[in-house]
Amino acid sequence: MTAVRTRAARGEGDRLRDEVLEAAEQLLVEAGSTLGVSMRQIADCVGVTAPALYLHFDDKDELFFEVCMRRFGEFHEYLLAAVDGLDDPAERLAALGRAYVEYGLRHPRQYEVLFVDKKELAFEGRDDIEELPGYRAMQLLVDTITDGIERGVFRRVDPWVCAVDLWAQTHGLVLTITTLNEGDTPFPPVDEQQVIDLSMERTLHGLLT
Amino acid sequence: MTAVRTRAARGEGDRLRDEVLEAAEQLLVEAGSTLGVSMRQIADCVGVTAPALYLHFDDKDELFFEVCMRRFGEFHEYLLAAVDGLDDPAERLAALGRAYVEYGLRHPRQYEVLFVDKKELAFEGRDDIEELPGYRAMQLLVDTITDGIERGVFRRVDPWVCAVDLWAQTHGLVLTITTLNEGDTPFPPVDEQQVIDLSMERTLHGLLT
DNA sequence: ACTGTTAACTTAACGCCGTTCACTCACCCG
DNA sequence: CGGGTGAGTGAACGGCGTTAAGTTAACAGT
Repeated sequence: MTAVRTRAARGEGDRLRDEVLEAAEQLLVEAGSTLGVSMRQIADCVGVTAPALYLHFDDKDELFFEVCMRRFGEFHEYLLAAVDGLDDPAERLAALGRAYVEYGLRHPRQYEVLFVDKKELAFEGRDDIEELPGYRAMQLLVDTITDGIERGVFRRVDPWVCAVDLWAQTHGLVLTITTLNEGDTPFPPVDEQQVIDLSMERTLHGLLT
Repeated sequence: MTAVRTRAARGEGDRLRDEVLEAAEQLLVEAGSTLGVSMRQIADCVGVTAPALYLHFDDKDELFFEVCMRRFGEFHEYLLAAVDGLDDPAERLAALGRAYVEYGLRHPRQYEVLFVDKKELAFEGRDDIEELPGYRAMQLLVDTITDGIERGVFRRVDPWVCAVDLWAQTHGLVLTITTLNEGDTPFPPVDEQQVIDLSMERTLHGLLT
């Protein structure tokens, strides 16, 4: 790579910041994990030396966290859009699950960084907890379940317990389907849509009154 | 730590091997991930220098893979024992799920190494694929589902697709419950048993004819 | 046009990592 | 009691994330 760069002008220090995030994401997708991408590689890729990155990011973790937050910043909006216009809680729940899995499968590397590798980084000491991809999604899930129960559509379950269960299921689907369909697995690949369809169908059958 | 060690006698090179595995597991559990444990730490812990480890293990990955395989070597037997004596496919399926989650929650760090971090290491180039913790568990799952369908207890679903779905659910449960109940999460903790109970109940309701 | 200031970088280095290679022990067999 | 060899050491390599100090170039003010 080793791009040639002209030094940024006085007020334009943030130009580098953007280029770094872009290069880092590309390298992350290629390498498969943040461990396979070094600060020196990223710097090299944008035509700069490694210490220059620390003018814009505290450390490597923060850099990659921001890379992935860019992709998942619109996550909550995507989920909201998926249930928009749907009134029936069952339909809303299924749409929510589908959208969640779909979004995760579309950017598996970024999903893993945010929801597996660096989840603790996402939690600790953040003032904008609500901005985390998962936090609002979870609220949405709990609300939908509660609504369904109040309207007599769902059985009387503990909404928080049920939300954790459903989260676990969709989270597991993203990770499992990704693993099965891209790695050198001893298992056969699986049709994404079939699994998702079955999963949502099972979920509803298990919850409806 | 820095244990004092007397050099092993002629035939007893394997003594070190055992001590290393034990120390590595302890350090893994303390540190929370293999990244937080260095070869030098492990060596120091058993009173030896780092290169000595390479007399017994190819590299760090293999070392930790073996650490975790020791814990999960009996995984399949544990699952078998859980369904032993149960005839009804529904009961068997629920017992299988419970046992899986229970085992994962009991050794979360080792579970993560085997089923998340080093899963690719587990797959590629192994001649003993069947010995992998997950492989036989998956077979057991598919068999149980198939049996249930043939006996008219379960709805007619694709056994492989359904197995992937159920795997995803239990896998997700292990990871999610572990995260919620040990980390500094913005979410409240959750009662393990309640989630597992609800999950298994939902699963059966969704599958039974 | 010149100069001083300062934002935007570079160079050099630190300590740690996984891993390799050459070497030295100390035990056991004959 | 000597030779062979299995068990382990010491030093080093290249790479990593990160820091501290130095350098360069764009601008504001005169």
